[in-house]
Amino acid sequence: MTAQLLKCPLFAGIEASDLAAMLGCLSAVKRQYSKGSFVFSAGDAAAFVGIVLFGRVHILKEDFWGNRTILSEITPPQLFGEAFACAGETALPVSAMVVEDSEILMLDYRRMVATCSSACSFHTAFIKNMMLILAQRNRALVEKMEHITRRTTREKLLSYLSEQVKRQGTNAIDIPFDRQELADYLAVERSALSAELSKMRDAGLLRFHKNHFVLLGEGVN
Amino acid sequence: MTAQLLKCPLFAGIEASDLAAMLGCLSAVKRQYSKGSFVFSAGDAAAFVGIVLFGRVHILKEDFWGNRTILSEITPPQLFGEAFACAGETALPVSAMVVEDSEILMLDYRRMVATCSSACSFHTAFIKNMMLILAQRNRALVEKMEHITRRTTREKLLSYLSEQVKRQGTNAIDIPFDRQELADYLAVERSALSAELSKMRDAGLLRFHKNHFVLLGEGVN
DNA sequence: CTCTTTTCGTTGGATTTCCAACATAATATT
DNA sequence: AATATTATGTTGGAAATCCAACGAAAAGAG
Repeated sequence: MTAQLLKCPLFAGIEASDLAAMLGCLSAVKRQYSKGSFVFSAGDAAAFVGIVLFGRVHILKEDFWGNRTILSEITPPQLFGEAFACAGETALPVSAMVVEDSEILMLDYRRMVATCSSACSFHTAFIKNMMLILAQRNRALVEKMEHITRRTTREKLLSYLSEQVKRQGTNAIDIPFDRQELADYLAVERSALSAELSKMRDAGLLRFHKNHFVLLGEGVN
Repeated sequence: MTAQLLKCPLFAGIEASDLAAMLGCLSAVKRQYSKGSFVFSAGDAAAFVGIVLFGRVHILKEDFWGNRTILSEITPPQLFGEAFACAGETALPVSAMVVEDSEILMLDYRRMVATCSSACSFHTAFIKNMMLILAQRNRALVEKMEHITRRTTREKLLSYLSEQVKRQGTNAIDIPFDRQELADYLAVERSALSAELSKMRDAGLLRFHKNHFVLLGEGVN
């Protein structure tokens, strides 16, 4: 389990030799869940953060009329519930359902924020990691939000591609999505996306092949 | 300034008597900015968190073709830049422009995460606050994302209203938006929103008047 | 290489949204 | 009370998206 955990961003920079003490400090408990069971259900209090060591967990949500939606799939060594735990939710808005027999490490949230005795110096690193995770997720969400709030497919694409150009520092970029994934990410239809890309190519805005795109500004040909 | 700061969620639960020491511990610096100047510009490293004490700041972004977008408006005693600072961005994707002559308190991010000597016990409370802020913003973003990713206006509305019903624990709810704000929040046109609400009323899904909505499930009339 | 599967682009019609304009209702102002 | 202002609902045509279906190209399997 140690090797597995050290890969988890939550424990980045933690020495393997410190891990055991740390887990004790966090009241870590390892539990087995069988397929179909729930780690927590909507309405529960958010008291812990879960790390999937083996197996697979779905975070789901039901609306007023009972329609279920899968919000995300958690695979090893990802964690879940951290935003709810940190926000101190008294009633979780989602449920965590086990899709494959799983082994999950539960961390007590209260132990996470309360810096313990000086003996546990790595606690600082841990909190730093936690904040990094929250902040990065935040960044990713804001970024996606910017793209999705645009009204037309073209605007969404321009917003997304601009972002990538800036990030990669060149107007010839490779994106990490295939067409279907890009469509899902931007919340549009795949076919409509393809069609719009073609139109944009014909309009001289960009060139592309597969995952590779070249944005064309004025005079850049 | 003290009273002002104690209202900022970042300092919740901090005693007024501790504040001065704390600000020292965080290398807090107060700076004046005149209208039109920039607190930071896209491309800068993210090294601090800013708290607007007086004035008004816009967070903006420019895309590849130079189109500007206002992402958010920061008014006292809100903070900004925290997600970038915590995520350790080496190049900020946005700029912070001062819209009205402002007074801004800058906090050194590195001081925030590094728990200092035992003398600064309130540092724990501070970090807890920071995580709470990040986590809550996260929650709000995920929630909004769920609504916006729906394809039709009706689905967006049902998603949003369901959420409110769950949160408020009753199917007769008051929402904090007027029509225009709700339309902006769900990323649709105001008139289309109104039209869709009328259709849904006629279909027997709900009743509404102003900000007050009543969702109707089976047999609930 | 051949066959199968997956990915991508294209098309056309049904559906939905956008947009601008206007009517009415509610609220604020004098 | 009269008027101005703002919020909300309604409408119709233009524009965009969705959706299903299909063909071509690319990738993978045998």
